[in-house]
Amino acid sequence: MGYKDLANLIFPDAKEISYYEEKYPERNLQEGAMVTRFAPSPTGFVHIGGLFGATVDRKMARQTGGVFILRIEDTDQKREIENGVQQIIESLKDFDIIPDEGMTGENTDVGEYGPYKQSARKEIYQAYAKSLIEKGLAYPCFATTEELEEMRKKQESLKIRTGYYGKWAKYRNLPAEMAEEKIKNGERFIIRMKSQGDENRKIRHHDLIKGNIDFPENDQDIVIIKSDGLPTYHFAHVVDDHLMRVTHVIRGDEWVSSIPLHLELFKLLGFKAPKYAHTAAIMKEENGSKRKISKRKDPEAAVSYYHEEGIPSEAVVEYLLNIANSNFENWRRENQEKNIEEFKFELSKMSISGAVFDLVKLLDISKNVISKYTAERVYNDSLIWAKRYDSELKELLEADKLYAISIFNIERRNTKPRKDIAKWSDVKNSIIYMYDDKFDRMQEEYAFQKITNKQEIKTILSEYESNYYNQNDDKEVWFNKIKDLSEKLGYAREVKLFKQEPEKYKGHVGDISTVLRVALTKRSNTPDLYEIMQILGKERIKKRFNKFL
RNA sequence: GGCCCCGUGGUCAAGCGGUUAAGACAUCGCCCUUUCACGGCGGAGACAUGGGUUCGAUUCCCGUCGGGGUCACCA
Repeated sequence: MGYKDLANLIFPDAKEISYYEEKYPERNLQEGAMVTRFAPSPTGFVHIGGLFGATVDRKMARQTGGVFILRIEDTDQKREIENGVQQIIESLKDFDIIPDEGMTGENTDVGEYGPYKQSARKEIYQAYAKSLIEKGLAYPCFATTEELEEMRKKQESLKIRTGYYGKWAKYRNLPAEMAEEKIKNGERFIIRMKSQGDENRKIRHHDLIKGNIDFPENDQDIVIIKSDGLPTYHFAHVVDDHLMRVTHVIRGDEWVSSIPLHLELFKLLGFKAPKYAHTAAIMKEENGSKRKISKRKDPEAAVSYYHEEGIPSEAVVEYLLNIANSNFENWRRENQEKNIEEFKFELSKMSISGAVFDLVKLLDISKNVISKYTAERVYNDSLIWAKRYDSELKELLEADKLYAISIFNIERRNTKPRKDIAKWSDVKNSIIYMYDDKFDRMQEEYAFQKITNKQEIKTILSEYESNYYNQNDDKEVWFNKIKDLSEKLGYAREVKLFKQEPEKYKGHVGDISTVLRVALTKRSNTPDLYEIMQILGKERIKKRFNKFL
């Protein structure tokens, strides 16, 4: 009994690996084209870090005329949730990330290098595992969980490196006959790689982001096929990225410590290793210390959070690019109107250590992004958001489209447009007083500032309404009339005049304007009052004044 | 604990042996202004630390300290 027989006993039906090598040939792409992939588990959850990676993956593939693949890593059934794949695809789509190749639905895909779901590739992994067993580079291991646990404890008490390696690898040199016997007896086993590495030798890895890193060689006989017949991440990664002809593996830097292992696996299988780019994790600051942003503790870790908040995906992507390439921000400033696609992204410019996620900065970017939108776009996008997350806003917007757009147009067509909406969830609050029945039911108190005397306010309002206001006035005339009213009532018609001789006046034109503003909106801070009054119109202005009186 | 990586203002960051150490967000002040949001101008604020190397170190080397990642039949 030799390795070959053992291999046949374990995987009797596996195909020759030459079959797969021919089935998935080298890609015929232009020089320098990068084949990248995003490879999440089907948890349905897309992490902000995942989106970050996927953005980079797609960017690099696009930029070089390559291919961007979506592969699903479902070798751990525990992680799976129903419709998990579909949800991931949709989340990515929300950010305009549509893969060139790979999964397109729960069970559908496009491309010649599939299947793109690892559970459907079981026989492929087994074929390669078999080839390794045949060469004596992998073997069945019968150690039980308890046995392994015991070994670990012993290693710990001896203060030596833990793990399944060297002389600790109990089944590493088990004769094929004995293995055969155990298998025939129905003993449970898994397949391990037989490492050829030596802990005392160093290898150098060149990472496209991190630069050169030196490690000791791997000497752990890690598991490649689990007892359920599916591969571990390590093995699947190596087989898939080889067979899918991936040229650049861009992944989170929690994987850097596995590099020696992955490199060895590529070598044992006789594959050419891809280039690696390990991206730094996005961090979260919590009472003075940094940690990886976490799915469990931080709502902002989920990409869906930004959707729920109504932050345009464009803004999120811009922010991410900002963290990813520090020169993006300058590029953006110099190329305000250009599409993000035109920005030349460089892996080597990515930062080596993790950035703390800055929501305030994101919101600032978002504010700028939205300020450039037309009123129609603001209307459409906030309506899309409202349909999903805010039925009250939805009703408001749908009740009268043109009216809503006229509100969004206040100070929007200026050369310096308003920047007061950072996310769609801000919209309702910023327009609500423009709707009569909402205005009538607003709980807020009238936010009068300097002038609070009710009698004085009454005088101002009725004077203004009956003797000064005219819907047809242009802005200059309109404002001059407010100045006239101010003067008549003993207020300075210019703020400057008041500042020069404050004792001479009861106040100034700003105080009068504020009274009008507050009576009409209940708020002391609003966009341009002239435009608001234009939209409201004479009758409604009158009604609102009367309501206060 | 072993292995690996990182350490410039509150945050993101330029910088590659000689700089008044950029810029953005945040913060503060002033200006503009009928309020606010903008916009303009200005202020405060940083090279973790100790040794080397060098005519000269933020930059190169070593130690210390601090931070992070990883050590599964999870990815």
